Amino acid sequence: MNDRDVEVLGRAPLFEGLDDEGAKALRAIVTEVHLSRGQTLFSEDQEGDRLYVVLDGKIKLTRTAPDGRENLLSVLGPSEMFGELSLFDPRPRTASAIAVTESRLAALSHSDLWPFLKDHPEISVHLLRALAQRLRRTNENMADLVFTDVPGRVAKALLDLAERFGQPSESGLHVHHDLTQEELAQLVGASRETVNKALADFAQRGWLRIEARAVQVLDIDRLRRRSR
Amino acid sequence: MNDRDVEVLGRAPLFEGLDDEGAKALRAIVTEVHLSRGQTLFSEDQEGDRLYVVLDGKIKLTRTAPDGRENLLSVLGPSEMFGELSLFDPRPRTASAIAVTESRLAALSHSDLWPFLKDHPEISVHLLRALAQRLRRTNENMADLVFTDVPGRVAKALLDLAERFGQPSESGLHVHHDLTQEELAQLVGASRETVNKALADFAQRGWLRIEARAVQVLDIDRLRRRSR
DNA sequence: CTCATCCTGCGATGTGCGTCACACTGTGGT
DNA sequence: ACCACAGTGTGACGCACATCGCAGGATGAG
Repeated sequence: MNDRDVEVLGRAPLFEGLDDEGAKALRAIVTEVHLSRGQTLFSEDQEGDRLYVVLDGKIKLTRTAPDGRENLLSVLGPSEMFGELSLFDPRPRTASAIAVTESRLAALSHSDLWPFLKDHPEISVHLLRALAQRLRRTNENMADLVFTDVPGRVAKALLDLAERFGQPSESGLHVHHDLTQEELAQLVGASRETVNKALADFAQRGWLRIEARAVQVLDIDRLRRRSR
Repeated sequence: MNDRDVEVLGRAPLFEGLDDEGAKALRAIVTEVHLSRGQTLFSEDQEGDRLYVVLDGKIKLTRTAPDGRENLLSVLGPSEMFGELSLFDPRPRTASAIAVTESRLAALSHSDLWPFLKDHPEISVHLLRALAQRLRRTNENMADLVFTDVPGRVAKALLDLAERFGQPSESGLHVHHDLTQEELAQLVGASRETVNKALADFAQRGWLRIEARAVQVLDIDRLRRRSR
């Protein structure tokens, strides 16, 4: 684990507000996992009590309906945590985790983390805050599903991806989200075709340029207004 | 606070696994709040750092869209906790809490709870579990919004209400949910009219009987099958 | 009791978006 | 360099559900 990894890990809620000594000890018990594009880390209904922090790459969390249709809960990048639900609430996983790009993760098992929580009660506080934030976000998304039309949800998803993965460049914000339009559709709860038409419409209006698994955002203000 | 209240409070995640002494001390610092039907406990965007546990009655949590349309996050009964998001993550409330029926609540402020968490780290664990469960439930509901049609969501909502508020009686399960069809519609993310038609259809099939702010569930198995 | 208000029931109409169908394009594998 | 297949772009069509409109019941305030 290099210096950059240490820094990325330090921004995860698990390490926030931990003193150097504690952080060092915690780093000592994480194990590193490597995934190639498309590889599955864990699947729905499996047992599992490990928590992961993304070091590098992108991971998608998906759920599969009984009839096979999929829905994408979120796409996670560096410093983001996942898999903790089965750790705090010992039940099978309710989502699958699949690498969207080649990725490296830091993993922590229940048995390794638990004694740590006892020694460092301040971690629990940060974890509670992280979960509270997630619940807020999820409630927000629920409201969007009910009140916002598909183009609006697409705009919102793009803005979210832009905020987290966007890189400023000449001629706009370059958002290499690494998602197919199919995946984007699963993320906003719509069909691939409708998402494609929404994107084409945005592009035609000059708000963005469509690239392979990426977009160039040209007019972020219009996009933002469309999302509300 | 009477014996029944003590028992109701004991089933809340906050008190779970707490020894008698700790529970007694925690009960000593809660304050009781009384609400009449329709009364607002707190509103969206307000500051607030209090957590509540329902002792008696029902509370609905609602969000209002900019254009005035509402959506109902959940309906909470005895032993259920709410308002904790602003406590763990200090930001304005993202929902309003309104009494559906006359209700009594136990309230705990940030400043009173915090020292307690330090002395009783095991509480944090239970709180993490409670939030994890809530996230699971919320993700489930999101998937339903995407994949399940309105009648299906209505059936599911009724089953959930039945499980939590239903009372066995002659000729079926009596579910006095105390919600208007409008509120039920906001809960499942649909229009009042569509929910009305779904209910009428269920009633006509003999699966339930519609009453004022209540239903008699006659054939829970069919209802269950319709919900999937 | 009486009127106002809230709630329920239900048909008529419009529309956003899912589904289907098919052509085009880019990418990786051998 | 080729082919196969995954991903993208677009139109035609139908349906589930929102919206609108209105009428009949229930509830409760005075």
